[in-house]
Amino acid sequence: MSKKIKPTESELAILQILWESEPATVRFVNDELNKHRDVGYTTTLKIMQLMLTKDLVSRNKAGRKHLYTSVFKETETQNVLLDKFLKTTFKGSAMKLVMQALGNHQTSKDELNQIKALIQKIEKDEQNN
Amino acid sequence: MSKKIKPTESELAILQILWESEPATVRFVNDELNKHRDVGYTTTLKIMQLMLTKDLVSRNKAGRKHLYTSVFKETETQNVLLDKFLKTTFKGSAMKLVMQALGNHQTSKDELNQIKALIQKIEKDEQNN
DNA sequence: ATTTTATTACGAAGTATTTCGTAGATGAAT
DNA sequence: ATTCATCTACGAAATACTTCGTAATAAAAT
Repeated sequence: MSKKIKPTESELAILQILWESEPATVRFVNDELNKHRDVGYTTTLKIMQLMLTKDLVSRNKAGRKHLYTSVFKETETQNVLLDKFLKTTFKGSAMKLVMQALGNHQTSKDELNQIKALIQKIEKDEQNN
Repeated sequence: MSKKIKPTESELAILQILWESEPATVRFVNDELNKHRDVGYTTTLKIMQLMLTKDLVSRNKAGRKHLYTSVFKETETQNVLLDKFLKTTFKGSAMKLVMQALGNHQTSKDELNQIKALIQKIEKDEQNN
């Protein structure tokens, strides 16, 4: 099952880059990482090689280079991690998390409308059960 | 600043127990942990001692025992961790996280109403800016 | 063809986390 | 007072994660 998705912080940072522009080379990923923090090329290489053994990514040879691709897609991974985060940090209460997320982070009028629409949809679905 | 809050998984599990019933002894915390998974007493002791050096908890002697108390309270810690989680997993988009949390986890009618109330409050506050 | 450059593979060290055993101390029970 | 049970302190091992250096390899440039 996909329950084994459990990337470390560094691995998640790499996955974020892959989701944006996969397939990608180690060079590209490392350059992206270095826009935010200093990281040696072989460090990134090593982590990506470990991610391969953990089946977090796959790769294909392209000349002397390797092109890496994420195995689990962004939304699926987010859902698994959200689930775990909810359990460990918010005792499983999605509402408490939502309340704090909405309360502490600025959300635009448009986004609030999207959320309201989703709530209405959930309420409508409730009725039909 | 409190930005240094960064408990590991085991530490967070211990904090959850403390927030429920602090101050608490190592014995109590370990018993609680063992309701969910096997953990040796000295393991829990050691982790709590390390948490002391990291200033995640404080303690007071009570006879031969120690009574532990969390340094950072639950909501404060949740906020810091939520912030980090938002950045690393949802690229900082509170809305995406809220949408997925609402969509994938069952939320009661009452809870949905609370969220709607919060949204209305946010919208009202927006007007006055 | 030779040199230069870029890439992968691999080993190893440093740090953090989790685990537990043992020793010593302190209080409780007899 | 002696024994017994419980608690703390501490060391050490096992695992995981991050980091980087070096060597081997393969492509590109000259």
